[in-house]
Amino acid sequence: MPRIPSLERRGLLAAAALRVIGDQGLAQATTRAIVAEAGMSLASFHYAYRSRDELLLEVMQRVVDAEVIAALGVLKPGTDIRRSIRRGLSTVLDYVMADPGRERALQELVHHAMVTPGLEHLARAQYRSYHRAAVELLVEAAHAAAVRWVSPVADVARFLVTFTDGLTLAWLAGRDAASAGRMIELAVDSIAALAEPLSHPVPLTPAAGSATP
Amino acid sequence: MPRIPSLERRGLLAAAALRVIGDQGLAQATTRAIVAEAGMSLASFHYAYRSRDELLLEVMQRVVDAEVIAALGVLKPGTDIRRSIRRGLSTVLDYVMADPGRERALQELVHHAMVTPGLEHLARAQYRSYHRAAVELLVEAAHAAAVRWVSPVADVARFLVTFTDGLTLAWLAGRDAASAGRMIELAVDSIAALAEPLSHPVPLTPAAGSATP
DNA sequence: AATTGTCTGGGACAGTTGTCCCACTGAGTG
DNA sequence: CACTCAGTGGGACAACTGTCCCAGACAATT
Repeated sequence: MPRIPSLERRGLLAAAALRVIGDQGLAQATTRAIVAEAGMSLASFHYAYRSRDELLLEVMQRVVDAEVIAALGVLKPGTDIRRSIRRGLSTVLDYVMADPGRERALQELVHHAMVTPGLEHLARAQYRSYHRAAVELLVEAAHAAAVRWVSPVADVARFLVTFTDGLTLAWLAGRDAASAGRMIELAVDSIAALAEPLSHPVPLTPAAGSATP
Repeated sequence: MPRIPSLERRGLLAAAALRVIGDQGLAQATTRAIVAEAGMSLASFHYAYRSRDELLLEVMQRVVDAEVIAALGVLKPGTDIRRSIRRGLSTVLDYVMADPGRERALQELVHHAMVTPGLEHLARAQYRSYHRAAVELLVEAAHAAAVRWVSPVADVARFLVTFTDGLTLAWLAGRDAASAGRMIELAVDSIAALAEPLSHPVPLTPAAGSATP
C-alpha cells in the first residue's frame, strides 16, 4: 500500500522469500507466495527484481553473509581452549535453533545452486566462507590460550566445519537439543586434543630464559 | 516400446527419477522429465504409479534402504579398532563419490520430506537408520578389537553419523578427495580416543583368573 | 478363434507459474 | 500550476505441470 523505494523493497522481498522457503520449501516459494508474504502485489516484485532467479541469488548471498557474521561474532576467546571451542560450536547451534527455517532455507538454496548452471560457485563460496571463519576463530583461540595446533590449522578448521555441518543437519532432522549438546562435548574433546601447550613443561618457577625462535 | 509388467516398470521409473533428481534437482524432476529419462510415455507412468508423490515416496525409501545396506556392508571389523573405523568412513565416502548425484538426490528428498506434511517422519527414519547401522558397526568393532567405549555407544554412534554427514556435505560442495581423506584420519583419531582396552594391563602371561561380573 | 484383462500411445484438460503490459497515483520540481 | 517519473494495481498471456481418458495392441486363457 505505502510507497516504498525500490531498493528497500528488495530487502523486504528477500526477507519474505527467506521465510517462505524456510517454512514451505523452495519449490513452494513462487513469486505469488513471496509477494503475499510481503504483502505486496506482483507488479511490485518485478519492479524491484528483474526475475525470480535474481531474487534467489540475492537471498542466498544475504544468508551466507549473515551466517558468517554470526559465526565470527564468537571471536571472544578466553584463556581456555576448550571453552573457546565450546562457545564457537554452541553459538552456531543456538543460531540454528533460533530460526530453523532460515537454516533449512540456506541448505535448500545451496542444493539449488549446485544443480543450476552458473551458480555452482556459490556452493563453494559458502563453504569457503565458513572455512575462513573457522580458521580465524582457531588462530585467535590458540593465541589466547597459549597453545598451538599440532595439525595444520586449515585441516583443524575443516574438521570443525565438517562437524558443524553434521551437527546442524542432525539437529534439523531430529530436533534433539540434548544429544546435540553431548555431540558438542565430544567434538570439544576431539579438537582440544589437537592442541598442545606452546612450552611443553610449564614450570611455576621460571627456569632460564626460554629461547623464542 | 516393449511390454513390461507394471511392477518392474515401477523399478525402472524410480531409478530414472533418481537420476533426474541427482542431475537436475527435484524441481526439474517432472513426470515428463522422468518418463523421458526412462524412455516411456506419460500414460505408463500413471499406470505404474498413482501419482508423482507416490513415486517420490518410493524413491526415498529405496535410496535410504540402499544406503543402509551399503553402510552395513562394512561390517568386517579387524582386530584394530582404528582400522575398523577408518574402513567404515572410507566406505561411506567411496559410496558417495561413486555416484554424487544419488547422494544429492537423497538429501534433496530429505529436505522435501521435512517440509511436506505427512512426510516428516521419513527424515527422522533415515537418520535413525544411519544411527542403528553405526551402533551395530561400533559394537562389532569394539568386540573384535577387545576394547570398550568409554562413552555410551549411542553417543559414539551419533558422533560418527554426525561426522559422516558433514563429510558427505563437504565433499559434495568442494569435491576435494584429499582433504576428505585427512578429515577421515582426524575422525579416526577422535573416535578411537573413545575406546579403551578391556583389561587395562594386558599381560602377556595371564595372571590369576579374571573376575567377570 | 474368441475373449479377457494387462499394458500402451497420444491427446486433452484444469490449475499454476513466471513474466509482461498498461492505466493509474502521487510526490517532487520548474 | 503543469510536468515528470518512480512506484502501484490488476489483469492478461504463454508455457508448463500433474492427472485423466479413451481407443487400441498384445499375451494368456478359454
